Amino acid sequence: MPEGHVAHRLARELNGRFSGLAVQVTSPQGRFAEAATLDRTVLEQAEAVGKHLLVDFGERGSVWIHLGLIGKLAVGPDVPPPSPQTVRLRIAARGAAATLRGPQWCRLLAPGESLRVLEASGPDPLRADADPGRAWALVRRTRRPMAAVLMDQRAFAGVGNIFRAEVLFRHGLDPFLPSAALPRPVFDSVWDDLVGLMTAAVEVGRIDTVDPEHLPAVMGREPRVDPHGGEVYVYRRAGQACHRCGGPVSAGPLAGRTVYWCPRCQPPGSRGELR
DNA sequence: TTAGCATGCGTAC
DNA sequence: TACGCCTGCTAAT
Repeated sequence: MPEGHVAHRLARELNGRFSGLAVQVTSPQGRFAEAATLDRTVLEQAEAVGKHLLVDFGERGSVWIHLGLIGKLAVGPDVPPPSPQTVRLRIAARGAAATLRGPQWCRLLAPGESLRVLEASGPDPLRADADPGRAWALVRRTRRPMAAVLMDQRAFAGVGNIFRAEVLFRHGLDPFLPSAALPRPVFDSVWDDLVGLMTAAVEVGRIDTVDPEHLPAVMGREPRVDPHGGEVYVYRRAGQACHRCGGPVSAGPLAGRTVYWCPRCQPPGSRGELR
């Protein structure tokens, strides 16, 4: 259930545990037959772009992983995995193991093909080589709602349903605003905010978006049962009190997913404010 | 025990 | 826009 920060965090963990080592590669579930090709070869390095994870095995190619909505990659001590029938891919060396379950896909790419994955991705706020100008070019030429464009991986690679709702709230932006109506300074502020929020999420391993001045409101509210971890303004808080104005948080479908917003802080037609 | 939902995306209509 | 897919957890029956 990851947004881009999870992919980047996993790349970092894989590099820390396995980079430069000859690793055991298996598919206990049997649905990644190419595992045998990679077994006992050197894992060169792992890299993330957007929500994609690329694990480079040099001349043998790269494993291209996308976790999708429900996939998980757990990295930890090398112990026999429970329910191995759901383990698509397992990488192990020196007492550590990475266990992949339920990915959207897990494919072996020929050497060089991973470059195409990198090139096909939109700019990723978590990568130093990201060009926000490409995101702006897409934003300014469509009338799709801003909340839809924020989920478009060609524009904002790595942004998912949590980051989109939160960054819209933090800028007082109407989720339904046609993206072409977004002022350039607000776009710049949104991009910079994503860089900051997502970078922090990679470090901490969860998504926190609430500013310190609103934390008292967070602490005073009802306990949250949703397991996504961090402290957020609106994501999955429909009907609860907005941490800023106290009004009820709204929810509704947009581009096939549920978007959350505060109608008072993000009124219809609002073109947002700088942060 | 079953149904529904979830930080996602590809395909078919 | 609707649906299928991958898995695990929770709420409803």
